[in-house]
Amino acid sequence: MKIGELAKLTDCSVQTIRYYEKEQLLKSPERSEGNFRLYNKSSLKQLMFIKQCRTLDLTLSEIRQLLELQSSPSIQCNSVNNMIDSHIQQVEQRIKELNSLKEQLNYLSNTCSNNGTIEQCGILQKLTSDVAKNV
Amino acid sequence: MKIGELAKLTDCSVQTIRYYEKEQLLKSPERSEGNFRLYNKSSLKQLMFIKQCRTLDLTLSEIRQLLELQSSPSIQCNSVNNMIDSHIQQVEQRIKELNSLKEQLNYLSNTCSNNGTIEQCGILQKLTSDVAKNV
DNA sequence: ATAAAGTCTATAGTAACTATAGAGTCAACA
DNA sequence: TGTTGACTCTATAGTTACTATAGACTTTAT
Repeated sequence: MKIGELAKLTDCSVQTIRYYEKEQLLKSPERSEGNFRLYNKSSLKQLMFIKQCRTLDLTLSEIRQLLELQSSPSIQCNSVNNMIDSHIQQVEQRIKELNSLKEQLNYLSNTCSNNGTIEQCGILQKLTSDVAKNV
Repeated sequence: MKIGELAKLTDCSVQTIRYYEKEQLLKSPERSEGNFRLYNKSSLKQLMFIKQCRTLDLTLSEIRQLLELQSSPSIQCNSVNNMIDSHIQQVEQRIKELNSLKEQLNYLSNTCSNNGTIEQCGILQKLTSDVAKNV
């Protein structure tokens, strides 16, 4: 199949597929006489694996590592587990940050009556006074 | 004060300060005879305001808007409130996504006994079978 | 035969910085 | 006075994971 069909099947853009090839996540496929990329079912599986990993927010570099590990089936798998575990920690950390962010933003939002002028706006006042506090 | 001192006081890097100037978040300060930037207390306040907004994950473009609004004290402040509220929604959305991500990652992590080979690794098997399922 | 749709490569843009090179400035010390 | 070292200057490139564009070529359909 040509790149457009692969793109449709995987819900990836054509450019993204070419980008993954350039980044060595997908190996360069054969070409047609007219120099078009020709993919097979194995490319499709590989690309879907990559997409699956991306939905878990794994970086391209991590995915590259996973792909390399997959091709050495008899070595220890600790590194796979470590990668996932450290990812979980990062996600948890980010959730904490965002929760605290949300609280602050809600607090800010409540200080604005929403029908006054900029001068009276509690949000800007709060942002400014926080600055003063820190100085 | 020179840029290095401002950087220390605000815990910003020197490059970041110059970057904010280029992006019109800080106005270009006066220069010394030797062409060094010279800042005053007002620059310091402005930069701390920016930092405060950045800790709330406001984008530079949003901060630029806030700064512009601040210089028109008598107009309505709805836009400030709307910006913050839409930000809150984005944050909430992202928290939801990350929580679902965390669940999936935990599930994956539990499928790995951590003392086998790549071939036996539950994580990779799971990632691969999810792919198959989607095909 | 021609038009439309798809594909090709190469390049630039995105956000918010960070890092580097190469040159100039300034204060202190010998 | 000369020189060292710390600081600053501009301009440019790199980061991540794409997205968008230009200009040329190939294929398909009418």
